[in-house]
Amino acid sequence: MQKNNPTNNFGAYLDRTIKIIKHNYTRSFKKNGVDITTEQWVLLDSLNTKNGVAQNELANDSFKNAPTVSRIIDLLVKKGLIERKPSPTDRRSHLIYLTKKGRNIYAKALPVVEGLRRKGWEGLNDEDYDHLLRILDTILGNFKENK
Amino acid sequence: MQKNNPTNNFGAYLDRTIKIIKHNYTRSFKKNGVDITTEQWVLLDSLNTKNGVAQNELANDSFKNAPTVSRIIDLLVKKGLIERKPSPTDRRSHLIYLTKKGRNIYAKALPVVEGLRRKGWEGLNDEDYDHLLRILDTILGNFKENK
DNA sequence: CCCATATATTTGCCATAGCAACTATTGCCA
DNA sequence: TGGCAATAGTTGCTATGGCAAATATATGGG
Repeated sequence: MQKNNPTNNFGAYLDRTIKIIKHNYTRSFKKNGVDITTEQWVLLDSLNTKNGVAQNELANDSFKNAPTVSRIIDLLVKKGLIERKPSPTDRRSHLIYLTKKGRNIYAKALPVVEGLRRKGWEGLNDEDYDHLLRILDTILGNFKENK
Repeated sequence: MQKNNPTNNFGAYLDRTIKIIKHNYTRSFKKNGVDITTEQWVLLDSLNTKNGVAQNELANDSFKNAPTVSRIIDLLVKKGLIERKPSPTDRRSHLIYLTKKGRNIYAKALPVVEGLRRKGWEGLNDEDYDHLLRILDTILGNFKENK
């Protein structure tokens, strides 16, 4: 319970780390001819696991808010990587599906992402992973609503 | 050196953590009548430590790029919290200074930020802090240029 | 069944961020 | 010293993200 003092600026460290990670994603995608952004990858990855979901579910899974997901979907539809289909049970809702082209891009991006994950984790081990997740989960829990 | 496998999605955990942290900053500033954003706070905080610096130095210190800093400075100047003064030694350069109003806002924001740091770090200790910094530094180093 | 409320999505507005191009200077070096 | 590469800053363009408001539809209670 120490380090909860004025100099414990963990937010800044997290921020700069996430920035350099995203920068590497962008650069590697470009270098490998994968024409998507990091955040577009997040949605494609989510859809590859669970296809045909409503936008709000996609938003939840990807930790984005509804307007942001709506607009990223617009871009991905424009690129032909996904499609919106009306939900058969709820006329307010659209279900999102990967297209053939989307699956192809996903297949092309996946090894790039795996390479980045390996590269980023070099010199670290399973114990570190447990530490990291435990610490981030604790921070997350501390900041959840109604606290 | 394990966990460098396809499921080691540490980027997503970092991303959602930083999002909830920034959300809490925004909300607390608003609730306490501090009319600045999280990123504006980052610059004010940097200036409080080292006043009268050039924009590129401010960019380096805050891990932002030059255009972003230029525009945040525009907003802070408009709010009267900082001012640009021509550098006496380099006519391309502006030195940035906190104004009296800026120092007042800083003084008002600081206890809010300290509260958030304490809240976020609840349940964690110095050892965790060392773990976190070591892990983030390692990831950062792995992703630095020319690697 | 009807209405009030809740939910799914979209749109507008603004802030942050990155990239590329542009201007104004500076500094170096032949 | 003349010229050219490097540097400081700004601006344009695009993407992401958050908040608030608007629309369309669903749902639950009386």
